Amino acid sequence: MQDALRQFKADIFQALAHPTRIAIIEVLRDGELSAGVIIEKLALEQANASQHLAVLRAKNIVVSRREGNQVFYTVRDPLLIEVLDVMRRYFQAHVEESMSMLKEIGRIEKKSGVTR
Amino acid sequence: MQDALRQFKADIFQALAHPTRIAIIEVLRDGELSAGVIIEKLALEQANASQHLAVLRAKNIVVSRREGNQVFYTVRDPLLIEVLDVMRRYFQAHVEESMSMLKEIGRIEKKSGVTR
DNA sequence: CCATTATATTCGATATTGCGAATATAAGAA
DNA sequence: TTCTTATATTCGCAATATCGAATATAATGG
Repeated sequence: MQDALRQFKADIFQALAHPTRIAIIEVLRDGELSAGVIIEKLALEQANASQHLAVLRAKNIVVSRREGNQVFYTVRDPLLIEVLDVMRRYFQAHVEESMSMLKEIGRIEKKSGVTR
Repeated sequence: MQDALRQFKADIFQALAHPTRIAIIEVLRDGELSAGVIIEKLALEQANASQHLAVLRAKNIVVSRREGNQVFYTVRDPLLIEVLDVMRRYFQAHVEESMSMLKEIGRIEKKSGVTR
């Protein structure tokens, strides 16, 4: 039972556990976008994008709304954006020390002041 | 590059994307515990627990300290506990509506007032 | 040294995930 | 209806994750 709750959380994390899906959520941060625009902004394969959107839909992380030809997506709950924000702080606190692969990037990020 | 940051976040989420690992982090919420105590508290197979601990170690989510015979684990950064807290709020906001499988549990939780 | 306790790693089987190619569906436009 | 545009689903295939059994390592006691 406790277990079911943990399974639920694990499922949400699983749904977030892919760079493309994180990118989708980040790009939806400021509101609704059509699938097409998401694909364009992130330079994704159409099928691939649709599969990732399906994962996010399955976990109710995003909701979709059809308008004629296109489908618009929104992040259902800003709490998830908050999770990503905490993760960004976590990232900033630990990249340099922990991920040697990212040290160079960390420096670039610092200079330009951008860390999404 | 942006991509590398997202990969980093995705890796952390991936590490959290298992009920057992979430349970481990929750049980470490109030401080250090030995592997043995974790195994006991969560009723895990020894090998399985060790594998999950290895995943958490690999992502630097927990740190370990050897003391004689045993190894003690701690969650390295309270930010992660904060993430789990936000997730709990998320969970409370959406279980009843979204996961029919969990509705019954939701009611039990409400009665007993526990939601971890 | 050998035995014991605590923990970690390896192995092999099974399950899940991610990808792109191909195909399907849905809603107009002609 | 047929064509086009937008999006979703299906189908292999390769890569990854999870499990428990078995084995390895590390520290300590006798």
